[in-house]
Amino acid sequence: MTKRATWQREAVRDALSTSEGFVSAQSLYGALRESGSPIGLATVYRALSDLAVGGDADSLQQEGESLYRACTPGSHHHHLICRNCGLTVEIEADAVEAWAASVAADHGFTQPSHVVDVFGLCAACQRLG
Amino acid sequence: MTKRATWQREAVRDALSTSEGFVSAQSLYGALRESGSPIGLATVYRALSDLAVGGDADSLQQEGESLYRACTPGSHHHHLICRNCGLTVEIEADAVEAWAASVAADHGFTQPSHVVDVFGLCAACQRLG
DNA sequence: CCTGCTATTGATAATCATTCTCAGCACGTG
DNA sequence: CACGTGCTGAGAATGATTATCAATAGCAGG
Ligand SMILES: [Zn+2]
Ligand SMILES: [Zn+2]
Ligand SMILES: [Zn+2]
Ligand SMILES: [Zn+2]
Repeated sequence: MTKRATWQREAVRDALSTSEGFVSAQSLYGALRESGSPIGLATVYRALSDLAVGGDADSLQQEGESLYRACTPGSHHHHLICRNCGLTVEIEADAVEAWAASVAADHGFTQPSHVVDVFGLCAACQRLG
Repeated sequence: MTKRATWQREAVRDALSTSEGFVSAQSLYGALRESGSPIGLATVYRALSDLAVGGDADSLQQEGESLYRACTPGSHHHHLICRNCGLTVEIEADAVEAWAASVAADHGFTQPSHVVDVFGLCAACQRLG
């Protein structure tokens, strides 16, 4: 018997999918409490971790904290992220995948994985100066 | 009057350059104390931060902590890192640089930057199975 | 070689995100 | 509906990093 369904897990999943870009566990917890949910902080951390492991969310580390985002399940992709407002665009690039794999192989490394993120200022944030 | 020269900063620079791969501030501090240096922990953190800002060291976040490595100054490059022993190989890939820049531009993002790291198991660590 | 100004240092406390603990609760099966 | 076990959450614990702040030590001038 593994992974029971609880309203807490669904609440986290929903809150995550209504976010535009990447959010931290802390801010997601804050948003949930704001909206009246009595969910606990530890539970938010556990739910996000589970979503990431299960492939329903992507995560990245920024300034010492983990950020999460609901992503199209089952597809490997990367992100273009506005470093001001967090707006995120999913990116697919087979060329980069192939490059990463060949770089590892060329140096005798096995079980390759990679971290690829592109940051910038989105059009909207540029206008705000 | 900025950035005075102290033996502490040099000690950190030296310790970093004698390390094979990426190391944490904590472990570098430990190594320095092991070798008899009376340097303080806060100073190690400050020195590493300065080196990274000055372009003499690269850093990456792994499992919630910052890792540092002495790198060839002034040259933009990425890393292939053994996730077991930390062995690191510097890699240059103009194709990836161009890809990152064009992806940002295509979506109207300016001031692009990127994080690209490849991980794997090095030949030596594979044998240890 | 002295002097003064000020950046730097380091022991310690303070932050902050994340994880652990564990008693009480609730999902899902029968 | 009853039971067994996974799940929850308040609070403590952990661990990395940063802030404090008095004492120290580069370094430019004289
Ligand atoms: Zn933006
Ligand atoms: Zn990829
Ligand atoms: Zn290795
Ligand atoms: Zn690059």
